[in-house]
Amino acid sequence: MSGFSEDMPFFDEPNARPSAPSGIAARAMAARSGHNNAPDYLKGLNPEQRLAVETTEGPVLVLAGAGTGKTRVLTTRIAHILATGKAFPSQILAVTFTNKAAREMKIRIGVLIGEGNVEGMPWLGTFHSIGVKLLRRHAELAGLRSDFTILDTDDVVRLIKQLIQAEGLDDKRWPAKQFAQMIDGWKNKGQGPADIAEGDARAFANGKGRELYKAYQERLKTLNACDFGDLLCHPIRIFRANPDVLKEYHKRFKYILVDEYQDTNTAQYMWLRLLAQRPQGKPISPLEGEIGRSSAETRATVNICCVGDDDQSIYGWRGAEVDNILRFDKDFPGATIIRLERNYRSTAHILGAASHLIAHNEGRFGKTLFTDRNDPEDGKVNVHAAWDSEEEARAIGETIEAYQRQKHNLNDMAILVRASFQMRAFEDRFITLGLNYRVIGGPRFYERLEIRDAMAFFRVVAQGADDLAFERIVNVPKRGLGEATIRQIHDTARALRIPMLEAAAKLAESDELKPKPRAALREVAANFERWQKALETTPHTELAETILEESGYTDMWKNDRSVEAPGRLENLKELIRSMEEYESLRSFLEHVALVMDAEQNAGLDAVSIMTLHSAKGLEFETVFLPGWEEGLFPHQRALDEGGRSGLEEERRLAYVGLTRAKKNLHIWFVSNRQIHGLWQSTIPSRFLEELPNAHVEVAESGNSYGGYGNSYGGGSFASGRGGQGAGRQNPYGASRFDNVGADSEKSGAFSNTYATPGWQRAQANRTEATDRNWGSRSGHQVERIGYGETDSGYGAGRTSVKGRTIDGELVAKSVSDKPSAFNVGDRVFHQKFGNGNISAIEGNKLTIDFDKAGQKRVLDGFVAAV
DNA sequence: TAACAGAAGCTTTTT
DNA sequence: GCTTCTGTTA
Repeated sequence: MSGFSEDMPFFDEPNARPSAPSGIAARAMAARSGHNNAPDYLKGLNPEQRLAVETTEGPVLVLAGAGTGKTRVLTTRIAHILATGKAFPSQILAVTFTNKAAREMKIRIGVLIGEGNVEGMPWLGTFHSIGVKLLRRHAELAGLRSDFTILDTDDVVRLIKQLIQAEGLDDKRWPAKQFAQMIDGWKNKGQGPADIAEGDARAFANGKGRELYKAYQERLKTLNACDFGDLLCHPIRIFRANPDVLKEYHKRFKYILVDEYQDTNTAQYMWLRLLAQRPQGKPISPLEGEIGRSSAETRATVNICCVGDDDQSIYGWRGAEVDNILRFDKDFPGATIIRLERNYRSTAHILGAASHLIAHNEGRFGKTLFTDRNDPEDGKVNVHAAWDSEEEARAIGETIEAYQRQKHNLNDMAILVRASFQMRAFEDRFITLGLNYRVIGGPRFYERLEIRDAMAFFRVVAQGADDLAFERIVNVPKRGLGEATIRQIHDTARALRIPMLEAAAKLAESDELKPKPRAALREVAANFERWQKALETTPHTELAETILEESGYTDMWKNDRSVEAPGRLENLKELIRSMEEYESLRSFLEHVALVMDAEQNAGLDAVSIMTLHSAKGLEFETVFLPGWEEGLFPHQRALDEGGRSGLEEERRLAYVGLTRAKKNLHIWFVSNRQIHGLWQSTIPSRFLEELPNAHVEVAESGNSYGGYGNSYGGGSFASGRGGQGAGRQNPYGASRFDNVGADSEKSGAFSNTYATPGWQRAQANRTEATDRNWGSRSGHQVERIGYGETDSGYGAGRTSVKGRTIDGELVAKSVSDKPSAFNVGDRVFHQKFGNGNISAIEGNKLTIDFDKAGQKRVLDGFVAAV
C-alpha cells in the first residue's frame, strides 16, 4: 500500500458518474468482438460467473464453492465496472482478508485492464490496511495523531503486563496474554470498555476487567498507538459519531466488494454496514449507531457484492461469524444470490468425497459442486494407515519421491496439517531424505529478534512517544542501563506525562542518576535527537543504516560468536534492502506492521508444508492430509469448547483440505501419536467414516491396520489390533523400511525403497543431514517462509538413536489391548513423577495423583505397583 | 551481567 | 518433550 504520507485531495475525481468512455472503457469497447459482442474479459466465463460479473447494481451475494473461479469473478467484476465507465478506480472499495489475496487481485485486475490503471485503486486492500488509511485521515477524531504506531501482539502483551503490575495484581495469576486475547475478542465484536458484558468484565483480574480494558485504551492514546482491533473499531466509532465523515465515504464508494465474506467478524460487519447502507432522506443520527439489523429495510443500499463460501468458514474461533453470510439476504433485502458450483479444480472423486463430507453439516446454504471432468485415469481418494507419526512421515516421504520419479514437481505437492506440531515429523524425515521442502506460516519474518530490535529503533525515531519500542532498545546493546534506571525513567515519564525518551533526556541532564547510567542515557538521548533531525534530511534507507551502525547494534552482532549471528546480520541487511521500496520510514513501518508474509523463493522446487488454515485459497496437484485422528482432527479443543458448531468448523476445515487437491489426494491416520510428550493410542477420525465409499480407496497396507469396513468398536477405521496387526508387536522389526504405502504396488512406482533418490542422497549426505543449516551443501534446500526465531536451536540432538529405542518400547506398550492390570486406588511408582495413587483408568491410560508432581495422565507401561 | 539450572507452561488455527 | 521464564550463582 502506498502509505499515509500521500496527501492527495480527498475527492480527487468528480463526483458525477463518468459518462464518456474513459481510456479503459475505450479499450474494452475496442476489445469487443465476436458474435457475442462481449468484451474479451467476459469470454470464457460460465453463465453463473457472468451473471455475477454483470449484476453490478444492488446487493449481490456470490456463493462460490471451492475451485469455482471466485477470484476470477471478483477481478472480472471490477474490470467490468471500470470498463463500462460505471466508476473510477478510486470509487471502488474492495476488501480482502489477507495481503496475499489483495496482491493477487491487484495483479489480476492489472492483467485485465492494464497495469497503470490498477495504481488508481487506492481502496483495494485488507480490512486492516484500509482501516489504517481511514484512521490516518481522521486520527484526531479518535484522539490520535496521524503518525500513530500500530502495535503488534507482542507489544500489546508487554503493555498489558505493565498495566496488570501497575494495578498491583499478580501477573502470574492473571496472564497478560490471556487478557490480550480477551481484548481482541471484544474488539472483534466492536465492543469498547463500556460495551462488554458484566460477566466478562468480572472474569478477569478480581473483577477489574473493565477498568483494565479502559486503562489499556487510555495508555494506547498516550502512546499514540493502536492495536490491530482498533484499526477496525476506531473507524466504526468515527463513522458513528461523525455522520458528515461517513457521508463523504458514502459519496465516494460507488461499489463495494468483499472477498471471503464468511470470515468477517462482527466489527468488520458493522464497518461494512456503515459504509454500505445509505440513509434514505434523513441523515443517520449518531444515536442510531447501534446498527440494528432490523433497520435494514429502512435504508437504501449501495452496490455491494460479497463473495464467500459458508462451507469454508474456518475462523469462527477468532470471531468470524458464519451468520454474516447466512443472513445476507436479510441484511440486504432484495439481494441477488448467485451460486457458483461448477468446479474447475478437482477430479470427480475428490469432489464427491468433499461434498459427501460437508453434507454432514447443518445450517448451510447448500451447494453441490460438480465437474464435467470424467477421466477414468483419475484415482480415488486414498486413505492410508500408519503405525505412528514417524512412519506416517516416512511413508509420505516415499510417496512424494515416487511422484517425483514420475516427473511430478515438488511444487505441486503439499502436506496440510491440522496443528503445527505435526510439521516436525515431516521436517525431520525430509531432512534425512534430502527432500526440499518449504514451511509456510509460523513465526513471521518481522518477529525475528533482530528485526524487532531494529524496528524498535526506527519506531522511536519516527514516533518519539512509542515507549514500548523505547523500552525494548534503551539497553540494547548493553549499556549498563539496568532495571533500576529504566524504572526511574518510567516513573519520571509518568509523573511529568511525557514520553520516556523525553524523560530520559531530562534525567540525563539532572543529577538524579549515578554517573555511569547518566552518561549512557545522555548518549542514547543525543543519538535519538540526532536521528530524529536526520529524518527530514536523510534518505530513509541511509538513515536506517546509520541508526544501526551508530547505536552499536550491528557491532553487537558482529562481535557475537553464536552460530545465529551471521544470519541475523544478513537479515538486517535484507531489512534495509526491503526498505528501498518504500518512500519513507513511516510508510515502511506501516508495511511491516500490516504485512506479515515473507517473500517466497519461487525458484526452488519444494514440497509445501503448512496448516490447513493457511492452505485456504491454494491448490495443489497432489495433497497429503496426515493426522486424521480423533482428538487431533477434529481437534479435541474444538470439540470441548465449540461443541457441535466446533465440530462443524472442524468439518469445514476438512472440506477445505480435501478441496485443495486437484488430482491426487492421500489421507493418513496413525495408531499412535505422541501428544505432550506422551504416547497415546488413537482412533481414526470420524471424518474418515463420513467419506463415501464410492470415491475412496483404502490402501491395503502390507502391515495392515484394519481396513475400511472392518467394523470395530463402532468405527470402521478402528485400528486392527486383532488378527492382522499382530506382526507389529515389534514396531521396528521387518517393517522398519517397509513400504507402508502399499498403494504403491498399484502404480508400480513404490516398490524399491532403496532405489529412491532420497535414500541414496540420505546415504551420501548422512553427516550433513544432521546439520540443520538452511540451504546445506548437499543441495538439499529448506525454506522457511516466515520462520525465524524458532529455527535456532532446533537442531540440537533430537531423536537420538536411544530415543528411538525408547519410543519403540513405548509404542509397543501403548498399543497393548489388554485391560490395564491396575485398579483405581492402587499405589504406583513412576520413574519421573515418583509415587502416587491411581484415580482413574481409561484403557491403558492411567490418571494418577502423584504425591509431588500432581495429577498426570500416564500410560500403564510407565508405572509399577508399589 | 552473564551463564546456568530448574521450573513452569504449553501446543489449534492468525488478520 | 520442548521452549521460555525465573532465580541463583560466579
